[in-house]
Amino acid sequence: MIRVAKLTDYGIALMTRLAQEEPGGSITARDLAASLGLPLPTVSKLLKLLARRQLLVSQRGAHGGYALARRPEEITLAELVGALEGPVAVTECAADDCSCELETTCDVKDNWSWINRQVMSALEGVTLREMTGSLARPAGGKHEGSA
Amino acid sequence: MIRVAKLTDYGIALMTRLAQEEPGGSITARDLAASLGLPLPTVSKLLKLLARRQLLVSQRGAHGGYALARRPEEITLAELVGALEGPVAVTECAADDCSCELETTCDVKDNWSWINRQVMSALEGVTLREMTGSLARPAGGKHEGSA
DNA sequence: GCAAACAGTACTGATACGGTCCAGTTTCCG
DNA sequence: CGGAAACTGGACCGTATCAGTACTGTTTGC
Repeated sequence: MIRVAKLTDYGIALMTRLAQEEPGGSITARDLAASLGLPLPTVSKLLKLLARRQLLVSQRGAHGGYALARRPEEITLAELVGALEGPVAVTECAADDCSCELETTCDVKDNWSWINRQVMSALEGVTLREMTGSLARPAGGKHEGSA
Repeated sequence: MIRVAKLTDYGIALMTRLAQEEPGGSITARDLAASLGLPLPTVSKLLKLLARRQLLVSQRGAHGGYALARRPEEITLAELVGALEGPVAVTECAADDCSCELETTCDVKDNWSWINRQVMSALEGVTLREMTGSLARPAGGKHEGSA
């Protein structure tokens, strides 16, 4: 379905929640889980992963918690998706090394790469800051009456 | 990984192969399978699905086969992906009805919808004709034409 | 020293994907 | 008229990935 995993969705929700805090403000995994209505173990797993990917900083021990490693406007959705589920590749052929044996498919490999870049651009065009704000129309500006 | 299913990839390869035929030319499932090096049952299943979705026309009986229902330039990748794996929805919230109970996620629902449209646009910008050609830069249009 | 909170790993169950097979129907050709 | 070729429709199954959970360890603050 050209869809990100549910956990990725959760992860972005967590990051968005953290981006709403004042700069440097940290929240515990427990509070985050309660805030979003998600099970604590799942939230904890995601936060640990994001911390390892340098997108969050963690403070251990009592009164610990998680905080954004950078400012919200410095973190794009492309980074989050990449951290949570690896490089964006719409097809296998769009990945770094194409080892497919379908000659016809490989014929269109460049086209898939182009499509892949379009998707990446869409994700890079949205930062956490924009996710916390009311709405995001970062690059396009106007929307022309979508269906 | 924001990736289409492998079967979708196959399906697009099949359609691309058919688009290389002369207009109205049909190919049997068996020949298509041999041409792309894919198992016949898998190819057959995809072709049947595509025919039901009005993207292919089938001719039964001896000397039957499949042919494009429309001209290659009239068929976009967005249609193919939609036919093979349902509506494009990067997240569950980007679908028609969002029944998620995550208030924070729902806060960013409009943003996801925007991202979703970006992805759709990328897929709508490429037709089968361009897949058969050497290269596609359909929307950007900033450089020379295809070879 | 104890409690709070993060860190790491391992396990399990559900779901969807990928692939295969079979029986049926239609059409052409001999 | 009969058989072969080719599409049609549905069912089935193994596997991989995902989502969720649990347990144990380490660090920090009071």
